[in-house]
Amino acid sequence: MAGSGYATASRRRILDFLKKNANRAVTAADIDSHLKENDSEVNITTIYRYLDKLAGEGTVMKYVAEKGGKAAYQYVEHGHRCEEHLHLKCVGCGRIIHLECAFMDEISSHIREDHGFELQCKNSVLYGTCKKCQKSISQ
Amino acid sequence: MAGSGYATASRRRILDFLKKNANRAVTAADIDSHLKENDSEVNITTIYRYLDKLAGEGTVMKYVAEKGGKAAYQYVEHGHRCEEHLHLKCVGCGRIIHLECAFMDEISSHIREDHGFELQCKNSVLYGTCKKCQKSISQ
DNA sequence: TTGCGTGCAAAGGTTTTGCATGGCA
DNA sequence: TGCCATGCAAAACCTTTGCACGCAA
Repeated sequence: MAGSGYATASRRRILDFLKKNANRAVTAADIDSHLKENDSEVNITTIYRYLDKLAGEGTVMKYVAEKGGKAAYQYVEHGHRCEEHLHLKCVGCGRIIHLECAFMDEISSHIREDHGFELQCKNSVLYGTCKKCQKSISQ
Repeated sequence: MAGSGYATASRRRILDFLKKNANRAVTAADIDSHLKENDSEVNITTIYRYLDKLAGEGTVMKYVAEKGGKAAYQYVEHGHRCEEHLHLKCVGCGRIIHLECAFMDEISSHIREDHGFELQCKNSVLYGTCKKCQKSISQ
């Protein structure tokens, strides 16, 4: 399924980590340190190459809007049509919320009709703070 | 006005270019090549330092969501409260549209009430294609 | 004169590329 | 066997920092 190429141990470990963290976006460095902690290091080059492959296949979403210029990747659940809705990303915990609601259509209609702008959901990410992180900040 | 520090020739040239391109976001490299073309080169370090200063003052907006990890900066017209509304950025020409309309409030209310997410407009940029670029593509 | 601005060089960090080796199918 | 995946090293890329000099006020 995920991965048109060969199934290797390295790829399995990377994909496992992505799936376990399907509710948030992780960086190549996150994957690298996770694997190192588990004594199953995979070369960082390999991680980047595989992530690039997965992003090309649509298996992961790639977000390029990180502070330090760090790219973040998130596993995409089967059936999610991430090019058709916007995403909210929490600056606290990195969690991604898929804006799959009727209101989403209103947003893109308004922007198209009133601003003459054709929205491209891919790469369009709204930043902010999720409920959990709002609480932990105010505590 | 723009610039609490010394008024130098370098800074004047950088600010001039930013003002002339107030309708779009430019990168440090854009400024660099523009100045080189006009035989008035300013060291890239100086450009970065001045842009950083201007961004701190609020004279320019800094966008960190560029494809190659390149940061883009845009001159902010006096009176624009860019932290209170979202921005649309055209992937074709780099033009920025300020979403200063009543609908903007609806978006943030919906996201807050239905998704428990507090929107942070700074750094939240929606990508897409503006009217002009849609036409030039279809031609 | 004082402190800010500048340029150069070098470092920093993330990501990409070349090349030879190793491994899956 | 044939192609793909991997690791290492090095490069590319954007951006920041240290230090000495120069210039605005």
